[in-house]
Amino acid sequence: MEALLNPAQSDAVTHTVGPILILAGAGSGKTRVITYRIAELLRRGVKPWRILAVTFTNKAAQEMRHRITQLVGEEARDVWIGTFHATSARLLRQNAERVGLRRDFTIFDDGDQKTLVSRVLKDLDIADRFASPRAVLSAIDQAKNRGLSAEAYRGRDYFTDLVARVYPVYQERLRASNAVDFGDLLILALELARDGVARLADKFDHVLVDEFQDTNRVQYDLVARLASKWNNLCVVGDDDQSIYRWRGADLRNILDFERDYPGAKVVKLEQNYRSTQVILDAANAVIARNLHRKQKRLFTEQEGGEPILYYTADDERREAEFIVRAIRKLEIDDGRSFEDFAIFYRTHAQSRVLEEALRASDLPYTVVGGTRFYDRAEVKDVLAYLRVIANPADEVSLERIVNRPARGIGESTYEKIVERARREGRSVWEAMERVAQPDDGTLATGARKKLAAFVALMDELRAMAASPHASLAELAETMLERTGYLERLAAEGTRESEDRRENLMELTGSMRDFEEAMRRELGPDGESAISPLSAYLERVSLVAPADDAGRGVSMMTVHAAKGLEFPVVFVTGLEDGVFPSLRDGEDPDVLEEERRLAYVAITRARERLFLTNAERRHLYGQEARVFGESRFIQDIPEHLIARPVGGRRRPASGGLPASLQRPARAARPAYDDDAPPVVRSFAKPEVRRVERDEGISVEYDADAGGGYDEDADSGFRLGQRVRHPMFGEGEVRGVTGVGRDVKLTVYFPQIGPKTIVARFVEVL
DNA sequence: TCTGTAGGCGTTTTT
DNA sequence: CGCCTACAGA
Repeated sequence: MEALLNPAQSDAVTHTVGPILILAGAGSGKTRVITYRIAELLRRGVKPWRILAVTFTNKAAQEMRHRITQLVGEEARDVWIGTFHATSARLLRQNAERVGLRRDFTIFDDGDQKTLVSRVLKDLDIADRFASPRAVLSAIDQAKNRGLSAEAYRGRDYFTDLVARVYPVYQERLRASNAVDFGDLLILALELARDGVARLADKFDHVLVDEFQDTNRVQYDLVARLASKWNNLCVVGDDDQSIYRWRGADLRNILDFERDYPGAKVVKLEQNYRSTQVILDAANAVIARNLHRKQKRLFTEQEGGEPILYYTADDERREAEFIVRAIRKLEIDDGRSFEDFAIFYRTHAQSRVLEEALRASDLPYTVVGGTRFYDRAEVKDVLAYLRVIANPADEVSLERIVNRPARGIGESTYEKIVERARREGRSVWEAMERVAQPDDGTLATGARKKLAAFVALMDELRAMAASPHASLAELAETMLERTGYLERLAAEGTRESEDRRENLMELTGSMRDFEEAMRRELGPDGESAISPLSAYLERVSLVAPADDAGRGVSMMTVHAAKGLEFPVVFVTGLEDGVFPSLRDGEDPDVLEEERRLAYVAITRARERLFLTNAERRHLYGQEARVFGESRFIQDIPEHLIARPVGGRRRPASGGLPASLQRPARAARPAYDDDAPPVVRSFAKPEVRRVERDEGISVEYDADAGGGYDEDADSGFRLGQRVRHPMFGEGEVRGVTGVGRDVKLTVYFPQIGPKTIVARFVEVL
């Protein structure tokens, strides 16, 4: 089979002993290498169940299993292939008691997490506009990404002190609910792998990790631990495609792998089988400006290629219209099908105008991503019922359903029960059972009876779930009937309630499919270690429903595009401030990630690449004329780019006074590194912009047609140090507003960027 | 308990 | 602009 591989690929496949780092450039045949490598291991006699392959997404895991099956057949079934989270959950179910969980533990998604944080903030009497549940949760998540436990977490300032108070209580409630969040799955699996009793380090002879550049600290430690007996650890990744730093991915994992495993084999896959040389040259030029990366350069045998087309439109509507024209033309002239095209944008908010343009022209399209099925309220309701049935301790789900549909158990009633539970050190469900007793005086008789009816209903459903014959779908249907949920929906009689009903039908349908698949897998008298209900709930927590292959033109964020490829790609919104996003000012690490994002976008294209932007763009309903040409475009050598007929010769300037404009391309070599720092702010009332030019700060009102107004100078300079009474010292990264309303975006080391009213800071 | 609305706020997203 | 949340009022 080596004949089907190039020398580097072949090296990566056959070097099976010891640690190995495979740096797989975009389009270099990474999946091929991983699957061939696993086939090679099996060929050499490694038992399939002693091979573990970990991925980030279910899609990648499925794809991998599918391709290995094609190579080796049935044996592929027994290879451990799964996402980090699913693999961790599987290991935890087998050893739940060892980490303080019961086997039927619940997995909380981010919505549940947020609800729980809100609950804890409420219980701790913390009502602080700086401590939104979102912010606190994100701090807890970040801590978990680094493996920092609630006990070990230390506050350093106002905000983190507050997190230090919330985190332990959050964690305690989570455990009392017999629940884990996504971060816990990994942390507990690591704990299990470390404690030795479960002997997880002996379980696998070979461990492979895909998308290694996206791993966080805990994930790295986990796979290192699982591979620790033989150190047959194979990590595959591309530091240039690391785009999830903001959710904990630690690029150091890939950059330091060789230090952690001295003598590790390193293979670079640099031959690209996807794109033309022109496209690769552009991608290489953009990514070359990043400092923190492993040196590599993609090449291809597909010399030349069509030039990259760059179009600057007047506004985002015209940008969309240009794309529609281009698609139409290529569809007719080159006989392309709509499925050949993909449109990428930096943020979802940009998709609407594009969608409208495509719809107006009757071009078929599919938007990838967006609202998720399991996020719909009615779906969450049903799942919450099932969770409480499977795990009565789950108080987040219990709180959700206790009065849904409304049954007269309101907030005050529920709070009394919670108070009782906390006082007696029981779960909320247990307290509920007690309070529902006739001789209990906690509630007035009316409320008590309603509660008793709810408790009885849940008991009945639980008994039904325990019966070996009842199906999941029937359980859900019974619940929908007995609670009157469907009846209420029908009574609404709106278009929306009809949609909701359909979603519920789809949900019960998916339950039937799941049970069917499970029966097939286990055989006629198969016994699973875990109940069908728990198995189903685990699946919906860990596996998003597959997005449909997509008909017509594909539209998605650049993040969603990773791992995909299309013959024709449009990268839109290439304006400084939009792409790259400059929300956090010009933090170099953030900019490097934006640059990697641009690299990912460009390398998705096989044959043709279009880059577009707009001189004016509406943002949050306001017109924002503050964007100039994306610096990433300026990084692409001029000779690779052509401008379509009707395109502008001048780059988008944002109507700035000449003195403030970025120098024209010709005036500046493409690789010049001393571009002036620019910060654009996204303030609502009037979008303003601050530039620093040789240390002199100027600010002007964008709406005044670019006039430059010294009176509006706030006196704040970018990079200036300020002190805030709550957050401590930070650095000014952006200035917006005038007079009393001047607001600053200040970056505080432990907290991150905050927007604060300038009056409250002290200039240092 | 439910519904309407004002106000706030706003990347990227999988598990 | 549009969504989501929080809260007021019926």
